[in-house]
Amino acid sequence: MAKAKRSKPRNGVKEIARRANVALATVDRVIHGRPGVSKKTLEKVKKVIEEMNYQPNIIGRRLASMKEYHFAVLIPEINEESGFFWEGPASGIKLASEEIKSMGVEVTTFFFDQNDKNSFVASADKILKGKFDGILLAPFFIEESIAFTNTCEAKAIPYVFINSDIPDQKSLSYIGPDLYASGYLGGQLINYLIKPGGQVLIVNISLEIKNTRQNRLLRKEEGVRSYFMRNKIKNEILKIDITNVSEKTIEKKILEVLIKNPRIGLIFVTNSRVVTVAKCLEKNYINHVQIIGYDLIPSSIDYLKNGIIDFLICQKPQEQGYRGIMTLYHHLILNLKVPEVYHMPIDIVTKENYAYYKI
Amino acid sequence: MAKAKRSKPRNGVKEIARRANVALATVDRVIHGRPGVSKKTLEKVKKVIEEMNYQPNIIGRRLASMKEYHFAVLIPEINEESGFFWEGPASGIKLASEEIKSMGVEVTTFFFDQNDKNSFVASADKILKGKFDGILLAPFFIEESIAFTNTCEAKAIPYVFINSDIPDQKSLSYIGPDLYASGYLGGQLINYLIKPGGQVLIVNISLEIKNTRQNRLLRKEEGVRSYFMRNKIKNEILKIDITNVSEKTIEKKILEVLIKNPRIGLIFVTNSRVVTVAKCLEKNYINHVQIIGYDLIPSSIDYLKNGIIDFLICQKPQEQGYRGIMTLYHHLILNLKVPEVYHMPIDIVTKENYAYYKI
DNA sequence: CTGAAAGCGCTTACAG
DNA sequence: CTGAAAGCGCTTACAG
Repeated sequence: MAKAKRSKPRNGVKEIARRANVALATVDRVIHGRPGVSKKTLEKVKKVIEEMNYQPNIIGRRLASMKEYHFAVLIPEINEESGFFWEGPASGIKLASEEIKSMGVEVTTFFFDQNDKNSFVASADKILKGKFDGILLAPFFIEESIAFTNTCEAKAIPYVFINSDIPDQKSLSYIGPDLYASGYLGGQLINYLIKPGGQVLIVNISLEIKNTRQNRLLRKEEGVRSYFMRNKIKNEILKIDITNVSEKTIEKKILEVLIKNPRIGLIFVTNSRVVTVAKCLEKNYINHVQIIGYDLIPSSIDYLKNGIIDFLICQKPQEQGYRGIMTLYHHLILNLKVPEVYHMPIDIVTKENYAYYKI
Repeated sequence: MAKAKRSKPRNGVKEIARRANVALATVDRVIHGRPGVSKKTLEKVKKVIEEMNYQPNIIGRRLASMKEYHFAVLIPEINEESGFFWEGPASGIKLASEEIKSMGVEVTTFFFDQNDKNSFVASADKILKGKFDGILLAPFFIEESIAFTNTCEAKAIPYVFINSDIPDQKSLSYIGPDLYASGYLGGQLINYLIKPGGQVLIVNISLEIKNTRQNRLLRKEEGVRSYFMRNKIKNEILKIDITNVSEKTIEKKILEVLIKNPRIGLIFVTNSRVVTVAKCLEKNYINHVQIIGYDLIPSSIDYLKNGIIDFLICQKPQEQGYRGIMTLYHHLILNLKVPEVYHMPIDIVTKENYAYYKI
């Protein structure tokens, strides 16, 4: 016969049941706020729980509950269009998924086309039908995102914003850049490079550049301008918005401006399209103009290497994904507190440190 | 009467036992390589395990085994001496500890005095007596560290190096900077700032500056020099080693050099003592000399803010600690693969992004 | 060398 | 509204 004796810690549900003089099932009901408990019993059990400062054992809970947690991810497709930027978050998401798989969490990723609101809505609908326990999303289209997250709220499904925020929504957390601050840092870097009298050209390239507070590119531009203003930098700032993203158009527009303004000494591109600008300068043998841009993506490395791009400002795309998933995990499974806003560090990547840049 | 029915996945130890026609205890013995199994049974069970591609359920394992995991950490004391640098790793260690506490891991930190080998040995001895399952250490004193880790190996206790490496030891992992590369990046930054004809002063400040391959400061200096060499930078490099760390001595030495060499336009300090150098320049109203140094510590922020220090090179001290603990956790509890070497990113911190710098 | 049974802390399906 | 019992997947202490 077996006699398994162990020192019993006596501070689990069993002890609660004993002290409150109720059954385990009742304790469980109270802990999870499930119905079917009389007011009187409820009070009694609650009191004991408080007295004991009971902390549930996550392991026991996970083992007993066959419940699997399902997280949904809604991010843009990974393609040339976005310079493969979303490869970063996606890989971080994968990393986190593997780490928490043994805790019974399964992560499903849904994609949408950055140029197609309908694809966003379609994927969002799929998620709503899929009965997920938590959602991580890049709220690319504001209105559609709000509609989606409102539904999530109604269904009490927590969601985390990644890469861009909608401040008024009740997201569990926002994880991503402070765009304005990154532009401000850009201003400082420009100031290190630009020569007295040189002009700075800010280039925004995107299919749609509406002047709203939500516009990512304009927020960065604003940051640059603020830096110049506050530090009384004398170099003149020119700017150009390009809403046709074909390489040809970009090249034409850039060359036009450069020819008209020969004193331009530095180009600041507010997103990963900096690669196209770099390509254009290289192709046309323009090497008196320095470049600062955004995002370390495969195609930008070459231009960093050969010195055509001096600085890239990066915001840890991989870590954004990793942290996004872990935030849901911490909240839903571990019951840990999660920060409402987590601004990524604003990293400066150069020829000499890009190889060490990760997560 | 209760009838709990659930779909049974049938791929756990129970199924192994069934297929191999042995008891659960025997399966357990085989899985953990414990003695007391006949060769024949061993083979049989092993075969079944392989056939099933059995993956142990970590949750079940953790719940059943009362075993708590104990990790020991051996790092320098957090004090003014080291500019509170070790606050970073310590806070990362704390963060990780909280995250894995629910998995039954307890982390105990031991400190040593950076100026006292004996204190290192004393703490190391304590750890050996403490029966720990995994160790995270900063191998500050080479010989003593080797002696310690050799003992660990003999006892089959895995250990992870943090912040500095001893490449020949069989550590589970090294997590920390590539010092040479950080110096190389320093070279690039210097090149952005220094004016033609200006001299660069490299300053190493440490109680002991022995010219060995292990010397952290000299490795960084080497990096800077390589950058200058390979990129044919013409600015002259001067250097000075200061082995007395009192503020007074540092100030005296720095002023001496600056007076003798009025063309020095930039000082590169190879560690967090950059703060003392900055203080010295500020006090003596020297503002034609730019400064690049290492480590974002509380005292350096002011000098970043007021523009006396231009760049700080940082290597994510907090993340080093976090990752160090998680590496042991992944290896010992989750059975995940861990990288042998994890070089931290080499971050550039300025006035405009320090506030976003973390982990 | 081997196995039957109890138990880890919790949840769940069922009976009342 | 409440409770007794089985079970999650594994480990352990004991008997043989």
